[in-house]
Amino acid sequence: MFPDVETPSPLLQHLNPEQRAAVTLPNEHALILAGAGSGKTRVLTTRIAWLLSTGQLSPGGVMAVTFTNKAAKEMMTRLSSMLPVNVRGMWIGTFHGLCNRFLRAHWKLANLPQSFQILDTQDQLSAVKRVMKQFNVDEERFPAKETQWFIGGCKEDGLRPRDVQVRTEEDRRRVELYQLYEEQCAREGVVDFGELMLRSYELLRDNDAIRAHYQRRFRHILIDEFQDTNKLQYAWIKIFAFNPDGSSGAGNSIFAVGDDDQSIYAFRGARVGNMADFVREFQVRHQIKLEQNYRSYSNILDSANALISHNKGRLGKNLRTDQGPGEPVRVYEAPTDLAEAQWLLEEMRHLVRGDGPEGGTARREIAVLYRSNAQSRVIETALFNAGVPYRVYGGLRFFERAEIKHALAYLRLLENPNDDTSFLRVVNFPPRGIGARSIEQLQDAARAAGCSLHDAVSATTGKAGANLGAFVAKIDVLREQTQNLSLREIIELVLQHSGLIEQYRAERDGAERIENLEELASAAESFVMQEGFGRDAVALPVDELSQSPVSQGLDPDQPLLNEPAPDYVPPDAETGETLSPLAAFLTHAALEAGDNQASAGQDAVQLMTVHSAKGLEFDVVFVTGLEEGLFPSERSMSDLDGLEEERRLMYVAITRARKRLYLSHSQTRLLHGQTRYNVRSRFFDELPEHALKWLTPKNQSFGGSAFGFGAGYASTRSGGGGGGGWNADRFASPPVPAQKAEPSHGLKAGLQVFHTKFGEGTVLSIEGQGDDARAQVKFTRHGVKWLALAVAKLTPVT
DNA sequence: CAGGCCATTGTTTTT
DNA sequence: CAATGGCCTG
Repeated sequence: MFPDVETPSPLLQHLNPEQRAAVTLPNEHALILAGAGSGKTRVLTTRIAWLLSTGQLSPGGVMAVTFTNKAAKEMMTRLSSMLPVNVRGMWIGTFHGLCNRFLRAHWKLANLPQSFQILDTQDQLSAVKRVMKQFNVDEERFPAKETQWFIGGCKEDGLRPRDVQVRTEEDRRRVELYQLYEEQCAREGVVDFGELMLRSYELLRDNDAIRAHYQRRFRHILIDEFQDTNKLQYAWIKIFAFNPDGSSGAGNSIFAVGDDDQSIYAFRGARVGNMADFVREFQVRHQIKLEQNYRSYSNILDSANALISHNKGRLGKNLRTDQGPGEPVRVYEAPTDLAEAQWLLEEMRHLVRGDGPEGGTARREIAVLYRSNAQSRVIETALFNAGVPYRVYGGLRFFERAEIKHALAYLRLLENPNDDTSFLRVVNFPPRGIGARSIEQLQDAARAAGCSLHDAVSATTGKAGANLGAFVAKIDVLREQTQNLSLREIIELVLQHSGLIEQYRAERDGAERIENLEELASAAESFVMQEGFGRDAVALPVDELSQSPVSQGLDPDQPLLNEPAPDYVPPDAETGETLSPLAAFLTHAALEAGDNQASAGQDAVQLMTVHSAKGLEFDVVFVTGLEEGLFPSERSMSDLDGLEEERRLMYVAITRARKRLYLSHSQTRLLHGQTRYNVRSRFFDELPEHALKWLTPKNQSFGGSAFGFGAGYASTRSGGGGGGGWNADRFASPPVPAQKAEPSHGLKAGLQVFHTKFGEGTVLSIEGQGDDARAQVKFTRHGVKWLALAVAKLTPVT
């Protein structure tokens, strides 16, 4: 039964001592502090494989939770390559995916309609707007976005409307809206993302039999990226181990893996404190640190370690590597954002040609990281003009595109006519003469009758009623017609008869949209193949705790899937009932937004925000725009927590690099149509000098924490030339550093000046020469700003 | 009812 | 600079 000490399992062979210790921990709660590049996913999957192969656990007894579908898929793929186990029947998935599976299985107890649909963020916002409109809430005083954020925040904290503390009149109003929104969702048979979590948590908390069942069933629960869990997710995990009264559950073990230094999602409710709470409340006796890094050379790691050591209250961890120092971290200062882009283009060319580490670097191994999406533009333009293939991450994802959302809305109406969100989305798209007026009337009728918009149509009269009637009839006919069709056929029929294809064919750039709609049909088809609909789907004994080891989970007739679907919902254990392929596909579309941009396969440079780079690694990494006010961002600099999160973000950025790391900043940058003068980021001052190589002279900086001011900006119009002024020559010669030469403008630090817009101020410092000259001025009324002397009208005050 | 024009406003992202 | 949203006219 247990591993033979003499011949350790081959699973453990390639693990270092700490990893092995983590994998083979006894069946108790444990916290693994896994540094960047320390083999975290490997430990997680090997742990599961080891438990299964030693017979300590059956596939049905494991639950593994991740944050992204990508991570869940990777875990399943790796696991199935280690062991011949059917991963589809195992509870491996995202928090939301698993909650969905749970609620599908217990929809009655959860008080949900059997085929409830899931609202994504867009849908949720329009649902909130609808509630607010219906109850005549002033959108000026209560922006819908804010209300949405409020509702989401409440759910994340596990609070129902009646649980929310009300202090002000505005609070009372918000809670009221929350309540009304809840009622609307219930009426329409839809749940939002937060609801998936909260509803399943409540069911586990309040239903003793259900809780006892799952506590017994999931002997081992493993959680990835634990530092990113929010309050509700923590409570959700806890309810599997403890009863609401605090007594221990069935003695299962929670295996949490995380890295407090990589916690970068506090802004959306993540609580790093969950790690410390976990240790305390679960009386964790096993804590293992994975500090051996297999990714980067030591100059890169030293930089990361030095930087992050400036944060307080860390759990404490230092990455180390057996690889040598490697190349120094290169630092570059550009005069403008354009020049910065030109410079990295030039560096990339060298890298790809073969001057880089170990000969030519593949473009896909080069990543350009930035703090905010807006920064990608200049870089994209430079790459595009130079004909360098690149790929930008972020932006609209497949299932979020308008045309796809429209098609899905039609499909959702087939499944659930009460889905008013979908009804409103397509009732007049393509245009069929149903305007705001008719819709308002319809909404009034629906409210009076207490029914859905769909059902209210029959009561309406007049010419508006005729159009509405035709729409509803079309939907109902489609529902009939698609009764016995395959999913692909359903979608094709809907695309034709809804008029979507026709509509886009008439539009100027509708070709791409039509392509996407065709892609939707293909996506549906491959989804059907994956989920095994149509074929005889094998109902796994998922609800029975099998005492036998791995072999029980094996099904020789079931081929192992290359890409297991993490949102798989097993058929009902009693009735064998499964979701219709359409309902399953709609759920899939809501839970997995899909890739953002295809064009994969080509060898392209990777552009992305630091946030989306988390979890990835590249041979060469450029971190750009390292300027005060940008990175760290302006909004985070006011409080310490915000600044520490920015530092962790920087830590994540640095640790993405395997072989070579570049850090760059620019003196000026065009942002919001204005030229901003930025000081280099304080993070440069927190890096070890020995690991750095300054490609441009390191000038005296007044940035950094010494003064503690943020970067101001000169409110000058950008020159009419539109940025064409900087060319290759400009950056080829390094920018002139601030000289002590006599300035021509007659200003110097300490001088009192007057500005037409900002009034009186004191010059703090001067930098640059000629047209580049700029002054940092502390204004009495407007704070510290940087002003371009060539443009700003500054006059000395006597 | 629909399309066009002007004013506003800008982190980070997954489910 | 750009995307988005509200308002106004044909």
